[in-house]
Amino acid sequence: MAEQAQFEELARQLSAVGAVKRDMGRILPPDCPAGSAAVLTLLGRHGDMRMSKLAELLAVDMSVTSRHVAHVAARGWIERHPDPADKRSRILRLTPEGLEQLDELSRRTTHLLAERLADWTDEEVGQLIRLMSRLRTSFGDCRSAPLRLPAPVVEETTRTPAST
Amino acid sequence: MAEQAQFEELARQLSAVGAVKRDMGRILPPDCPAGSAAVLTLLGRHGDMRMSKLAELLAVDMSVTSRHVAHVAARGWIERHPDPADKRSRILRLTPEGLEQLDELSRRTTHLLAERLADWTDEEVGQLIRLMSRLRTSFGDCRSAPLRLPAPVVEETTRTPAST
DNA sequence: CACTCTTATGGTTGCCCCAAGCAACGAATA
DNA sequence: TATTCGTTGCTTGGGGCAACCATAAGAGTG
Repeated sequence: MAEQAQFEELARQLSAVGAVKRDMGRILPPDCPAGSAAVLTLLGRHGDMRMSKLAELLAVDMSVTSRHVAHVAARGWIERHPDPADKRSRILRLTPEGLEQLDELSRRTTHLLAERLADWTDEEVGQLIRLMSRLRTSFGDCRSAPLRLPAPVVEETTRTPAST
Repeated sequence: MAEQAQFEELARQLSAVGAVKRDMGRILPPDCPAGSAAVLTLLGRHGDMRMSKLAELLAVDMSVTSRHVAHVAARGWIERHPDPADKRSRILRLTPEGLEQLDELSRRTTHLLAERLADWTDEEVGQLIRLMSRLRTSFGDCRSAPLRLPAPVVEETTRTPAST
């Protein structure tokens, strides 16, 4: 178990790492914001899938996923085939143009990171990846965990855990 | 130097870590969104400072910082004292209410992380912190703090020891 | 067994909030 | 006068919730 000071520092670093994300977003091709890029990347990595699966991988709400997908589909980078097994669902698949786009994305990202992380060793990068991945896992399944607060000092009107 | 596949994976993890941030944001007290929390935290940790310094620490644009600060000041959590040495600048300082709020923040964050990271060791957390910190450094402030100017004269009001 | 009626699930859309950047500006410095 | 600190207006991206539609999956009932 880690100590308290570290927790706060971790929170700090997490909030500050947004700058890195934004920096990477700055090199994205036109018409391809971060959300779209993530969709393409995940489709490229995991192959065809349905929205719900994609939403889970993106770790965002279905509605958000839906919009990202719509954006990407509107540009012809993916197709939405009706799922033969379930007519309400649609299977997402990269198009050749999508692959091209993905390739361009990959190229830019790699280039940027190669520049920025020039002095990082393979191992260090791997370690960071592992730790972030584990962090996500640790937080991951808490979509249902009620995160009970210890007697708050201020009255709290925090969002009800929903799921009504 | 790391290899390409890792770069893409790192990009993925970075984009996915947003879920963790959002999850933490979900437990914030009312009227205190993440931006405000960050302001309070940084003021608590580094003491009084001016906007520009805060913006640098937050790694965001001055305009964003200004709004966060305005929000926080409007709730009485900080005060903006005129800088005697530079009348266009203002020194930010936590008020007692701000300290309370910060305390509450700290409590909630710590509690959440203690729950989520129950099976993390002290060392693992420290490693993640170090790596993320280094990541930020590598991306360095290629935009937010290129100010290692050979300033012949350093102003005394803003000079902070070793903000590495 | 077939045919409803009810409930659950996959996705979409509308409306909202937060965060961030840029640009233009006013005020004070240098 | 030219710069710098900070504020404000405007825009964009991203995310959530709730309401909604369509389909699926059960639960009864004849």
